[in-house]
Amino acid sequence: MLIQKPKGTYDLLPEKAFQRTFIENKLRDIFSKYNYSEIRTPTFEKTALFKRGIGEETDIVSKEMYTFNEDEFTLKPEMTASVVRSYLENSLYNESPVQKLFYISNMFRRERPQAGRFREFSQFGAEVIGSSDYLIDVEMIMLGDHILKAFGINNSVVKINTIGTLDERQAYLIEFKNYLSKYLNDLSKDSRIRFDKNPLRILDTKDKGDIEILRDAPVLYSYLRDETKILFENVLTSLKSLNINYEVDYKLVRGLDYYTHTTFEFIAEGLGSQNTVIGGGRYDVLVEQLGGKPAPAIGFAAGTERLMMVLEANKYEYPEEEGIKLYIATIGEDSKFYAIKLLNKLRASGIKSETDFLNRSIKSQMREANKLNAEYVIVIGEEEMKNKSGKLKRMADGNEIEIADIESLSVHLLI
RNA sequence: GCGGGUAUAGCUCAGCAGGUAGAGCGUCUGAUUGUGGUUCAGAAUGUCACGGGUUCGAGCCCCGUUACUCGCCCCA
Repeated sequence: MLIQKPKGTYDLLPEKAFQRTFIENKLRDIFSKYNYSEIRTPTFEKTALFKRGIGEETDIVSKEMYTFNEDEFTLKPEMTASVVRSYLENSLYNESPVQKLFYISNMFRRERPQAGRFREFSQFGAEVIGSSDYLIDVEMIMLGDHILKAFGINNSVVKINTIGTLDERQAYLIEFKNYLSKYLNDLSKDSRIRFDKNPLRILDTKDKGDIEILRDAPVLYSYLRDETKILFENVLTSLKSLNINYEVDYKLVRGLDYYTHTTFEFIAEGLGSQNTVIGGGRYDVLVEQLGGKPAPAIGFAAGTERLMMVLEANKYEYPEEEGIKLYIATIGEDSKFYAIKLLNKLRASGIKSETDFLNRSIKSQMREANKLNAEYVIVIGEEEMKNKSGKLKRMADGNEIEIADIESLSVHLLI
């Protein structure tokens, strides 16, 4: 039996790998225009970082982490906690009071794989630490919008909400739980569990009975202070004037404990049921929670595979990988050695070139050259080696150019 | 953790009333002596997922296992 890849992982074969690299380069380019700098952190961290950063009761931490070495380490299931850890550990706040960072990296979660969801998957994202300006929220969403549009995705919607500060939520939750306690026996099993562990999450239940019960429940928004509401309204007004297509969704809560104020999700078509391509929000208390001097922050994360799936659905046209400039066809052992020396020169001067390594017939070598999309072919045999001259064939039209001196072949190819 | 679907050549799939396997694509070779793309000719490759059962005989029927896949939950 052949050994197979672990469940929920995948191989990126050359064609797809090329596309993936293209996407990553394009993302780097966009992030750079917004003045975000790349950050890379370890693939695994101390388990405690995620427990404290993301929240013990979240699904991610409670049942989806790849933990090893007696619970000491965990493969990172997301990046925000790591970025904040690195920010604190390296005192980045001393370099500049506002840090704008981005990342592209693989994450690991032990979930049942399905369309758009893997156990090892790639996320790219951005984090801004040090500013509570609502315009940073706006820039974040602008950036997400820009990225999707840069890939030709014009039909996405941003769902947006505010979940206020911890204090505001605390006040709300007392009333909310008070209300729910009357219906405790009618709630779904999931919601009953959340009632104690994470009551806010009950808001985005999918259970029909729960939704019915929630109809008359107190609304979080009305428990928010005026300044919180104004912050949110400012964000919305800005988005409107920027022509960004948003939709306020008061039930948008999100699953991670560290969120405060603005939360948002970009929804895209072509993803089946995993239709969130970008998700994010403010996390003004996380830095402090992880032991740092309090600093407001906001970020988003996006699924690279999901982005690629949307592109697939949209029939996005990736650029073709560049073909080779020259294929050297050879006849016999001597010419093969001659060819490899020639290749050494050509490649050194930046020419993408190739030759045969299977001792194949000229016909087969020509076929190979064609398959490799070679722009030119030159055949090296006795004659050519003796006279140091030959014919350079242009594959597109079959025309041949006389080459007086093979040694200076690159002159013809670099035009 | 729970539910559905699928499992035949590298890929996409066909196969039938149960008689030990096929197509297209791809790959490779050749169509006179050293020249591609089109065309033509030919070739290779399968323990028909695995284990058991029924049967004279199973890719096809039954049971189990595993893998993959889609959905629920949750998330990117």
